[in-house]
Amino acid sequence: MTSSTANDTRERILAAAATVLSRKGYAGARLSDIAELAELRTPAVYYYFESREHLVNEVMSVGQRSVLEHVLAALEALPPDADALEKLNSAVRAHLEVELTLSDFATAVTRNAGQLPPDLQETFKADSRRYFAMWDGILGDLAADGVLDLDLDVRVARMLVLGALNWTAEWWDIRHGELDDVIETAQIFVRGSLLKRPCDDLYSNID
Amino acid sequence: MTSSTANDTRERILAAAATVLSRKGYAGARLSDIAELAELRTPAVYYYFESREHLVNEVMSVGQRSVLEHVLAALEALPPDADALEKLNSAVRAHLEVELTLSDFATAVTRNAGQLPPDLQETFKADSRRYFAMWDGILGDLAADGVLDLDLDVRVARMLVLGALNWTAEWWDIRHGELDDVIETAQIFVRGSLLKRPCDDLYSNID
DNA sequence: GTCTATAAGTAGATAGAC
DNA sequence: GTCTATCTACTTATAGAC
Repeated sequence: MTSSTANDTRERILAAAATVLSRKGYAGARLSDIAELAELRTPAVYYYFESREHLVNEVMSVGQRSVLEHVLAALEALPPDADALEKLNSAVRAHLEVELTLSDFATAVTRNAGQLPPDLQETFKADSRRYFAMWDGILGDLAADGVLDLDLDVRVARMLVLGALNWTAEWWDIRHGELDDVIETAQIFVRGSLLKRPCDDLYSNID
Repeated sequence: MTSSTANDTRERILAAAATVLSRKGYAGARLSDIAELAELRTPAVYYYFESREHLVNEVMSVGQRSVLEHVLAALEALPPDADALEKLNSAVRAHLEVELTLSDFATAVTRNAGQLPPDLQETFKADSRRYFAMWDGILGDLAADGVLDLDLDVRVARMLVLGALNWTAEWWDIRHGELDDVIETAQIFVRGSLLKRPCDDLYSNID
């Protein structure tokens, strides 16, 4: 079918746009660079996308939403009786999986999020708020389980976690080790950063 | 003196460039936007800077180096017998102080670091390596003091810390609370993420 | 579907007055 | 030192052939 081929070309342009966007930025990503990477001429892009802006915006929203969707799916796949710590580990893993496998989309989004035109900013912020709320839910569960370090400002801590995770797309590549190794260290790291020291329990049990 | 006024204007253009860069990106920062924010006309910029590229590059290198310099100064200000944990707290505080007080420079750098022209990339990477090495020194001291969580991949952990800290410039403003509160949570957060659980010591002492 | 040729608009940079 | 006027180069987008 021609539609299958056409769709492949569309996806190829989208992926090329993500790569160029992550390297040149929202304003610097030239249609000619994207076309060259997708192995066709500039005007051919207009067969698939209405304008440069539509193409670029699609990269941003695909990249941004895929994180939210992938993490939500991972949480829903957990058994209903999963505790807060399992949710935390699962969310860290899922976030890094999308972030690093779709890393051109991820870096395109993180580097250019603050540079979006006003209308897209709205959509972006709405999605961000939903994502933050999901993490606040996990932190809330940790608190309910009595394992959250109560010396932390919760909203600040949530942003520090997301910063550590989002930033991976800026530096990680396969030379830094297997994806699973990064995920494992990140899980230990985040767990340590949020959880109260087990010996606090020990002390409080002693009282 | 005229040279004092001239210098003020130069600084004003530089600050305006940082702001515009952080919002529009490396390629999107128009000289006309920068000039408007600095309250003069575009050609006046050429009296102080050789070209758009020179101006933009100066913002990037000032922003990037100031973090390194400020943190080094903070570490050198510590008493010679300071232990690894004091160094860690001091580095976290110093990093956030520059990052958040110079936040337009900071976000300009973090958002556009990967989008620099090749020659600046070299300088940038060299400075980054020095900064990473400094943090590796702190982590090494923690390990030497026997308090580092040995389950962590050290290089990955270092990048997670820097991600958490760098990312603050993306979300923090005064509405998220006082700078000192952010610093305090970040110190607890980073300490928890890197240090082995005190009760591990407890257990090992029991053995 | 993809191309070549080209129109229309914009941004960096320079010339020269004040 | 800063301005107005202008040149040049580049990029998006369209027209129309194949």
